[in-house]
This record gives sequence, structure tokens and C-alpha cells, in this order.
Amino acid sequence: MDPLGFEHHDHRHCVHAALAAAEAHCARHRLNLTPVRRRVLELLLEGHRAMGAYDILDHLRAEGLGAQPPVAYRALDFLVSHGFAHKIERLNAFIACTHPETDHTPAFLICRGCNAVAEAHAEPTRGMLGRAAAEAGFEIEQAVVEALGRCPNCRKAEEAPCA
Amino acid sequence: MDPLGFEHHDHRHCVHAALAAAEAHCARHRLNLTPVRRRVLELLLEGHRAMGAYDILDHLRAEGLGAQPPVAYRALDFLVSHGFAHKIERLNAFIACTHPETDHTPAFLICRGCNAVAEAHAEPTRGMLGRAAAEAGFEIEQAVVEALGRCPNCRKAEEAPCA
DNA sequence: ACTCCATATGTTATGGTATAACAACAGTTG
DNA sequence: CAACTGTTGTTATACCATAACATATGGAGT
Ligand SMILES: [Zn+2]
Ligand SMILES: [Zn+2]
Ligand SMILES: [Zn+2]
Ligand SMILES: [Zn+2]
Repeated sequence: MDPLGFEHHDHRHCVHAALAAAEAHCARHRLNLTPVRRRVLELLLEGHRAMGAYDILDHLRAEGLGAQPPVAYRALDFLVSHGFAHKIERLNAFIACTHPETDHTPAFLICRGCNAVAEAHAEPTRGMLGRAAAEAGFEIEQAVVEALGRCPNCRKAEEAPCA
Repeated sequence: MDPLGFEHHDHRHCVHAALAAAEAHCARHRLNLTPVRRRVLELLLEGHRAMGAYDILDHLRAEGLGAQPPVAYRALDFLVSHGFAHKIERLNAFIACTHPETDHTPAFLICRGCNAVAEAHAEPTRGMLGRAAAEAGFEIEQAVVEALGRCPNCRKAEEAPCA
């Protein structure tokens, strides 16, 4: 498990494992992981970063898998709605989930230096937000939690002396 | 203080008071609250809800205060960057801050029934997110915290018997 | 095999959000 | 006045997302 994602890791392996897990999950749940959907998930896993729908579309187009925006958006909708990917609102972009299968509210750490994105867990119904919601009688169904800042690598680079 | 915002309140008063406070703050800090900026803040306060940049622009246009998108976006940038307004990423929309002056990370409760938005406080550096960030060596500079769900009014309406 | 139906894909067109780039202008400062 | 800074105005364009409709595919029931 690599819940944070700013470290290096065996990327080839993680792409392959995640794809296999998605296939197994879809088979178990009678979900149709079509070539386009599978390929989009693979692109997100390979990219290992937040990608815009049009970035995805460029790849699909180049591979003859679809040339128009709805093709990309529909595949992304499928992946997001079944928990294989998340949308990062702040970036208008999508990223593969780092721990699908488990029901979770993702929280993202977005580096403004290198654009890396790490996925962590949030607990929207607890903490101050949960308390405020409870007091107001508001029922939380979904939450967007996205932190912007500097990842350890970029912080190190920043601290390096200039002269 | 009405930190939650799903209740009714003296709206005329809150618009006026907030505008006066903004003027005072700008005077103190040598910020230039120009007519366009002031009017955009007023529109957000009057609307008392999340408004898209183009909604704002429509008003400005009708009033001869600017006809092109950059006029609205620049005023909104000013307001957001000085804490008079916030952007709601999930809605691609803007809303007046309900407690400016205080340095805070806003958290929003967004009702999917009536589109009302209430502003609460978040503490991004605490809780699970803060712990995850600290462990990863990630420095949080800013956070987006937005909960979607049902406000008390809409929940009540939903529970009402149909026959 | 044939029909019906549900699901997925493909395409056109459009709508909604946001910014780059440059021109014009006003206030301030030396 | 000249130089500078900050604000506004405009054109044009880029980027993000969906509506609507046509087409194809595959399974269920007959
Ligand atoms: Zn996830
Ligand atoms: Zn970084
Ligand atoms: Zn606020
Ligand atoms: Zn509501």
C-alpha cells in the first residue's frame, strides 16, 4: 500500500495489478469493462497523475478508440461512478483511484510545484465539518476534499541554495 | 453571526453591513474597491448564493459596468484573493464570504435540492487530512472542502407524505 | 431465426467556463 | 511632464462538458 504517492514505486507492477483488480471487480459485479473503459483506466494508471478529459481523448483518438469528447467523458463517468477513478474538482481532471474496492471519501494532496497528486482518506462526517453539518441539520452525501501545497520533493528543491 | 446560513435572516441588513465592512477593510489596507469590484461583491451578497461568473457578467452588462468575461473574472479574482468571496469548485461558482476579516479555510455545505450553500469552518491541518499530509511531508497551503447533500429544509420537504 | 430491448458507441453541434494578449486610461510620484 | 503602476476595455481563443440523435452490439424471450 502506498496511500500517499509522492514516493517512487514499481509503476509497471501497480498499473498491471490495478487493471487486473478492476477486471475481477467488474466480472464479479456484472460490470462491462469495455475496451474504451479499460483503456481509459489504463491511461490514468499509466499517467499516474491527474489528466484532463481531453488529454485522455487525444490518446483515444490516436489509437482509433474514439474521436469525440463524449467518448472520453462517458468512459470517465463509468470509472468515476464505479470507484475506479476520481475527479479532482480543483484541476478539472481525473485520476485513477489508488485503493478501489474499499468504500471511501478521497482527499487529495495536490502539489502546485510538480502537479503530483496523492490520494488520502477523508472522514467528512467527523471533525469540524461533520459537527457543523450535524448542527445545521445538513445530511452529507458526498464530499470534496482537496489540499493544495508543496510535496516533499518540491519543498526540498525550494530549500536548495541559489548561489 | 450566522455561520450556517440555512436559516432566514435580515438580508437587507447583512448586505449593507458586509459592504460597509469591506469598504472599511479596503480603506485600512489600501485596497482599491473600485465600482466594478464593489458592485460584484454587492451582487454576491444580494444573491446570497453561489453565482457563476457569467451570471455576474449579465448584471454588469445590464448596468453598463463591463461587457466582457475578463471584467467579471478580474473583479472576482480581487474579491477572492482578498477574502471577500470564495470560489466553490464543485459548482464553478462564487459566493460572498460570510465572515471575512478572520483568516479562515472555508468549508461549504451545498444542498443538491435547493442549491443553497452554507459556509462553515474547516481545519485542514488537523484531522486525518492533516495527519496524512504531515506524514507525507506535504505542506498544505490552501484547501477545498465542499460537502454535498441535503439541507434541513429539503430534508423536511422530502419526508412529507405524498398522499 | 427473429424480435425486442438494454447497453454502449459514434457523431454533430452547442453550451459553459476561463484566460491570453494587447490597447487605453487614470492616478501617483519624481 | 515622464515614467510607472494599476485598472479597465476589447478581441480572440482555449478549455471543459453535455444534449441530442444515429448506429451497433449482444442477450432474452418466442
Ligand atoms: Zn480512491
Ligand atoms: Zn511537487
Ligand atoms: Zn469565508
Ligand atoms: Zn435545500
